Amino acid sequence: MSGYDDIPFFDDDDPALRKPPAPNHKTGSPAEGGIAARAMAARDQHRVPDYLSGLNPEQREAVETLDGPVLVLAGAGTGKTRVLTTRIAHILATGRAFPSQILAVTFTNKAAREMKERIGLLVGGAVEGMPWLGTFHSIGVKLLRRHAELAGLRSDFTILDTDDVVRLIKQIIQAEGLDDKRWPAKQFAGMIDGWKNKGLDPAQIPEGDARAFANGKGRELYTAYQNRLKTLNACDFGDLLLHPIRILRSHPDILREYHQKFRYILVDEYQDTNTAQYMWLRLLAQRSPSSRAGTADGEQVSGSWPGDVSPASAQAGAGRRDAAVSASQKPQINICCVGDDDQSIYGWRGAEVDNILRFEKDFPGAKVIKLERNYRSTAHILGAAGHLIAHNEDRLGKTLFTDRHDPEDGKVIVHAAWDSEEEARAIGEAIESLQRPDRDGKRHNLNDMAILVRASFQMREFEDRFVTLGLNYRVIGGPRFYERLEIRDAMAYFRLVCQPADDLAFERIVNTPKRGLGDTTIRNLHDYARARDIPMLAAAGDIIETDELKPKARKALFDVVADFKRWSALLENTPHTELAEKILDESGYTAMWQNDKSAEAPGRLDNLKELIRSMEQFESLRGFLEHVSLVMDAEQNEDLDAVSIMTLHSAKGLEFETVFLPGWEEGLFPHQRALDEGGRSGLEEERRLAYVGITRAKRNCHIWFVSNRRIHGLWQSTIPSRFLDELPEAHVEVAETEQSYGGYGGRGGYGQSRFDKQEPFQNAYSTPGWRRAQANKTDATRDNWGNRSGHAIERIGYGESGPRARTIEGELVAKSTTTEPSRFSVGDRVFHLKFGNGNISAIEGNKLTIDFDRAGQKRVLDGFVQPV
DNA sequence: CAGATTGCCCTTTTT
DNA sequence: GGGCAATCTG
Repeated sequence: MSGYDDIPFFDDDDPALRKPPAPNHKTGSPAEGGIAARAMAARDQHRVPDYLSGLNPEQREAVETLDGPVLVLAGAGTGKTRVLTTRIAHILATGRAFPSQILAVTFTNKAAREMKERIGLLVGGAVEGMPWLGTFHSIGVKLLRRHAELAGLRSDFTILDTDDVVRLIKQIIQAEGLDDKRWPAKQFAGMIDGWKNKGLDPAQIPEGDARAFANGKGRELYTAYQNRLKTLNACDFGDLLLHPIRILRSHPDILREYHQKFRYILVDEYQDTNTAQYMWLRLLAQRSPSSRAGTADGEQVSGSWPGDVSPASAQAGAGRRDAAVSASQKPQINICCVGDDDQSIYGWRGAEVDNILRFEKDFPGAKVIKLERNYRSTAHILGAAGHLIAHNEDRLGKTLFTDRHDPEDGKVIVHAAWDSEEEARAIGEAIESLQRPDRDGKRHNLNDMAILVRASFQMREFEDRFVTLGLNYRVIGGPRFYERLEIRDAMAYFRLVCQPADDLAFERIVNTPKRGLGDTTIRNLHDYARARDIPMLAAAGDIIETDELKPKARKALFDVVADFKRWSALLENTPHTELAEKILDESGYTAMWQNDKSAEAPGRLDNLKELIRSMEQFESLRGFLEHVSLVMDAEQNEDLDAVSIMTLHSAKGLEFETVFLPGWEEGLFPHQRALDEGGRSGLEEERRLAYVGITRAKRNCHIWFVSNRRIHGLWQSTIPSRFLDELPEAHVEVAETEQSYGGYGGRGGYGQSRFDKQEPFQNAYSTPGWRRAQANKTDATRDNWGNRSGHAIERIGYGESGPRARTIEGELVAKSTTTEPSRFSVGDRVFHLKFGNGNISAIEGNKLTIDFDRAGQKRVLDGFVQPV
């Protein structure tokens, strides 16, 4: 907890900042050949550290344009991180600012860590860290801890994770007397998150949103939630941004302090910022001369929020006051945002691509620098990706290029498979053969290969396959360490010791391990606490003095209260790892797992040990708790040579020699839901995802699609993704048929005519599946893309489960689909694309149970069989 | 209170 | 179909 106050604030009189301005190395040197020029060059050579020498002209411009707002549009593989870190190094090396005067924000801890490391390398470790380099959230916490009381919190507030939030909301919904089945807490948590992403207080949410939940009680519930957080002395992730925004808006003096402090602001992945983050940045970047001079005017300018979203007004104000302020104090918004609009793939969690598209308007006079020289991929890969992304309308427009033109480089290869099983098998074989040493004895490391999927359910098939092949793989982005049950339990103990008001932690562990404190006791206690408006642990302390509880429960609760009293007393003067172990032992938590004879118990004990071990590097229990709530990634075993399997989303920022992109089928990729809910912009985001996927590849990129995929347990026939048609012929080739097509149709030839004229995949489509898809194009029930399978997904999801229908229309749809007489009857003989011929043995709505001659009994949708 | 059963969801994920 | 969580039942 300590450490926040000892960061000094430097003012403009800092001697270090009065050094002569650094030479300005603009692109292009002074008149070539002249003596002066050569002398300058020599001097520069002498003065300019190595770190600038390896940069290309655009990168160098991005590094050296230190004054005024800068937007660096950095395409995939163009050296974005390098620019960012070199820019910081440059600021430091030229003495323009101290490390503590640079605010550098990233989205992930990983990115922040990487940046710190690389700056350390550049500056030679001379820099004592950068206190204000971190994620939006970690910097938010830092600000909030300093000024917590202004947000109605104590500085030791707890940060709740999503799970806690959902449990809390559930309690609130129940407390309001609402049915928590009809109004799921999880859904409401999502809504709150959405509002917070937009920077909205309960009072500011749109009326429609407020009505949409719990019979119009949305706003009340949101308010109740915020109040509850306050009494719990807790924050959710959104608050880590919103509280600081509120504080900075309503306390101009504090805002001024930060304006004076932060000379340079750098933002990574700007395309991923949401509205709240944008507001936060704008507040901090909005330096007005008066705020530096400390006049009352400054309060006016910075206090004019929220109406003042447009920086134009700040600029106008700046201009007006310029005369009154000495020239050396000319205001400067030294903000540098780095991002790539083509890689904006987080719209669904509140990111506003518009922030980056609007940058020049937001920051008049901004310098926009495009980095388009790619150092990662082959010309074919860039060509394919570039042609694909050009189909998007909402973009600033960049075209990546490379100097690398090796005739050996292969094109992007499109493969077809019969079903997902074959897809996994074929990719497995491809990986094995790549891994085998070639004639020269060289082999392709598994670490250099990745399978990037759209949705995580696709991973399973690959895992299964690789297990049978004995091929090493690692899944990136699975459940995390901190999310495990035992870790969360242990953390709840620690939290409660540090923060006795943490009712969520209390409720989690009062009866874990079992202490005979069942539902009745807890409810009792809960009501008691609520009635007196005190924390549950305190209530427990009180209630054991009364005779409200049965003796057995009373005794158990007495022990719990005594335990926590004892542990809390040890908090200040016991080494925290020791205390943590003590807590787990004395509470009986360790014993609980030792006595558990289930298969996973030993693993859980290991995890607990690991938890204690990872605590060692922290100063205190509190420090550790904060780390876990914000920095939640578990490290992977880097030593193992293994193929990576991950989603396209988690692949952003990574690169691999060889990339496999399976599942390019309509409905899956682009995902049907993105299409349904996001319309054109949803489609564009999917396309950017495809772009991200392709540009991960350095040398080889293999795209796959299948004709049949099992979705929600039902086999569905699928058609190739439209994105395949958007790839340029010049950079893509279609793989020769490697497989026989499951005994059906025989040829399955995806020949060279793939990109001929209007009808791509012509040969492939001479199958019944294709013919049916064609027929569906005239079907009134098809979706916009003639995608019957997508339509079917929707029916399974909503139509059939009548009770889930929430709207009148929904109910009508549900009724009409379930009561509609099937066009089949029991006993009919039908043909199915994958399973062949069979007889219908049962019909439920549009789901048929069919006894297939060869494949046995299966349940399939009626859309996928034809009468024979 | 534990084991059995039913119900529900099923895109992407950070902090 | 399958995984998980809430709910039921002995």
